[in-house]
Amino acid sequence: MSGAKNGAKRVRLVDVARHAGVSTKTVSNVVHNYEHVTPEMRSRVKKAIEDLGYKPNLTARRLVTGKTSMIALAIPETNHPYFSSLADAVVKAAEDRDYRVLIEQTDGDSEKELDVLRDREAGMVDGVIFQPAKVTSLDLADIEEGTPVVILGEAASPISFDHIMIDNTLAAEDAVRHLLGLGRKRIAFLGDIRGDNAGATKKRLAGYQVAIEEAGMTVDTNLVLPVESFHPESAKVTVEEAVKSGMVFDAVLCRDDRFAVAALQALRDLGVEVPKDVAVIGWDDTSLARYSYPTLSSVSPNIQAIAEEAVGMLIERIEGLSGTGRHKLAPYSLHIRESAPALKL
Amino acid sequence: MSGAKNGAKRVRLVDVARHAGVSTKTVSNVVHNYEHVTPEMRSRVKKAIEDLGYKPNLTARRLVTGKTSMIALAIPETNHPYFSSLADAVVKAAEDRDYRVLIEQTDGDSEKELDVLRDREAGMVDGVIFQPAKVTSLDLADIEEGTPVVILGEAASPISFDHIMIDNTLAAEDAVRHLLGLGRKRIAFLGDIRGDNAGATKKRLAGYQVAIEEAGMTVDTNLVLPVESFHPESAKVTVEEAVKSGMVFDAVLCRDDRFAVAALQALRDLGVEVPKDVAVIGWDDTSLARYSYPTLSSVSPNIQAIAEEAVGMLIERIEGLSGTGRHKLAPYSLHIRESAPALKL
DNA sequence: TGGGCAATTTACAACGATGTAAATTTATTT
DNA sequence: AAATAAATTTACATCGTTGTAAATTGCCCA
Repeated sequence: MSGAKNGAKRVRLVDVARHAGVSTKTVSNVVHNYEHVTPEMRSRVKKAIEDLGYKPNLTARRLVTGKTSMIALAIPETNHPYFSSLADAVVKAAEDRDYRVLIEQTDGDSEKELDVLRDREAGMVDGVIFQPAKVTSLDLADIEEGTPVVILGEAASPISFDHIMIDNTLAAEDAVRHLLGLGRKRIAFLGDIRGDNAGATKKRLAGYQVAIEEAGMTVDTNLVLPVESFHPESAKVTVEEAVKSGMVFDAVLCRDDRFAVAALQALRDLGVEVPKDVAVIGWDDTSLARYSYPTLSSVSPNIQAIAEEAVGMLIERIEGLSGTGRHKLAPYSLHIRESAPALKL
Repeated sequence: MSGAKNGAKRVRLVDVARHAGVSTKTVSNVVHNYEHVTPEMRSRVKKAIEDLGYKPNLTARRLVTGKTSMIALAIPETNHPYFSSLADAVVKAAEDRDYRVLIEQTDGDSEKELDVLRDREAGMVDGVIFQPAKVTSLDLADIEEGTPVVILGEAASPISFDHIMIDNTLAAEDAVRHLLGLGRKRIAFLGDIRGDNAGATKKRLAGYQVAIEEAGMTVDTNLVLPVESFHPESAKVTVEEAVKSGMVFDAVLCRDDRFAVAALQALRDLGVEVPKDVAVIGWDDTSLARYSYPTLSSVSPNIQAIAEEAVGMLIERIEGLSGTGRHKLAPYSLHIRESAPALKL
C-alpha cells in the first residue's frame, strides 16, 4: 500500500537492491522467479520491492533482451465487424502466450501496407500478423525480411511467408450448393470489386462457377455483379440497378456481410422478399448477420482458429524457426440463418 | 535498395558513424533533423544510412529519453461497434500528434480495469485513455497516480482526473422530447442494467424523467425496463415479456444500439410495427443503426471530437501539465432515421 | 595575423535492466 | 576434517541511443 511519493523519481532495481542489501542481479532473479534463490533472500527482496513500490522498467528490459513481447496486427480497417472480431481473437491468443498486440490500421492503402513490412523503426514489435488488402504477392516477395511475418487472408502470398486462410473456393462452392439445394436456379454473385488485388473475390467467384457447373448449369455472366468500391453503398446501388433493369435472379452470394446487408436493404426497398423471392448469403459471419433483418446466412471462417494458428506460427518464427513459408487452411462453416434457411424436410 | 544481409546483425548508429567517419552524435543529429549540421556532413551521413540500411532502435531511444510515444486506450470490449469506432478515432487523433495507441481490453472486469491504472509494469505507455465500465469513482480516487490518465464516458470520475463525456441527461431529454414531438404518450426506457456502476444509465434515466415531467406527465415506473446484462439477448427477452404481459407503450428509448436492435427484433417477431406502433431510439449511433431494419434513430456522440479532446488533454498531461482534473462536455446530436422519424409537417 | 564568437562536431556518461562468468557459500563424499 | 562438488550470490560489461558539456572549426573584424 505504501509506495513512491507522487512526483518522486521512479524506483529502480538498484534502489531495491540497496534497500535489501543485495546485488541487483539477485533482485532481478527474484523478479523473474529464478529457482536458485534461498527462501530467506527471496522474502527479503520481496519485502523491499513491496516497501518501495518497485515496478520493472519494460524499456530497459527490452533493450538488453532484444525482445519486446509485442506483435503487430496490421489490418485494413479497425472499425469493421470482421476485423474487430479478428483483433479480439488475436489479442486473446497472444495474451495466452504472454504477448501483447499493437493494432495497425492500413486503410487499405498500399503504401501503408508496405510500411508495415518495411518497418521504418526497428524494435517496435517482434513480429507482424498482416492481412493485406491491396498489396500483391509480387510486392511482398520484394520486401527484405526483417521481423517475422504471418500473412492472413486470401491474397496469394509468396512461398517465403507463412500464410493462413480458409479455402475460399471450397467455401463458395458450399454456399452455392446450399442455394441450389433450396431449389434456386439463377444465383447471382455480388461484389466483383474493381482494384481488389488481394484475390479473395476471384477465388470465391471460381468456387461459385465450379458449383454451378457441377450442377449441370452454366454461369450467366450477367449475374456477376460488379461493385465500385468496398463501401456498402455502392453494393446497394448495384443491386437496385440490377433489379430495376429487370434482371431475374432468385439468390445472391455476397463477398461480404456488409454487401449482403446492403443487398437486403435494396431488395426490401424494392419490395422483393427475402428469402421467398431471393435468398441471400453473406460472408464472414460478422455481428451484422445476427442483427440484420432477416438474419443473414453467412460463410463463417473460424476466427478463433485462425487467430490461434497465426499467433502460434508467428511465435515459432520469432523463436527462431526458419525455412520456407508454411501454408495452412483454416476451418470454416456455413452459418445458416433466415436469409437462406435450411431446407425443410 | 541495398541493405543488411538476411540474418546479419542489425545495423547500429555506431556502424553508420564509422562508415561515414563521424561521431555517433552527429549521426543522431542527422536522424533527428537537427538544424546545426553542415549540408556536406548531412549528405555524407545520409548516404551512410542508406548504404547500410540503418533503422533506429526504438527501445534504446525510449530508454534514454524516457518517452515511449505510445498511449493506451483501455475499453471494455474491442469487438463492439461503438468502441471500435472510438478506437479508430483515437488512433487517428494520436497519429496526428505522433503517438501510437495500444488497445487494452478490460472485458468489463473490475480487476482488469484497475490493473490498467495500477500499471504493473512501468514504461509501456506514456499515458492512458480509459473508459471504465465497472470501476467506481471511489475506486479511482484510491489509485496512486502514476502515468497520466484521461477518463472517458459517463462514470462519475473523481475531480483529480481529466474527464470527457457527453451530457447524458440532456441527450436523453432531447431523445424523449423528439418522441413526445411525434405524439408518443407512453415512452419506455430499455436497459436499466443490474450492476452497472458506471452511472451512465442513471443519468440517461434522469433525463428521461425530466423530459416526461416537463411535458406535464408522470413517469410510470413500469415503463422502465430492467435488463439482466449487457448482452442484447437479455434485452430481447425483456421486450418480449413486456409485450406479452400486455404492457402498453408507443415508444422506447434504449440505452444502447444493441439493445435497440434487439428491441426491433422482438417487436417484429411479435408483429408490432416500428415506427407505426412503437418508435425506437438507440444510443451511440453505431454502424448497427445504419444496417438495421428499420434503420435506427440514435443519440450520436461526436466520437471524433471526443477522441481528439481526449488525446489532446492526455498529451498536455504527459508534457507536464499539472493541476486538478478538467471536465469537458463533448458535443452530440440526435441522428434521425426510420425507427423514430422526423415529424412530417 | 590573431582574438573573439558563434557554429559544428565530438567524447563520454547516462538510461535501467539482464547475461556471463567469477566469487562465495553450503552440502557431500571419503 | 579436507577435498570436491553444487548451489547461491555477486561484479561488471552490455544493449543502442541521446544529453551534456567540452573541443574544434570557421568566420568576422581590428
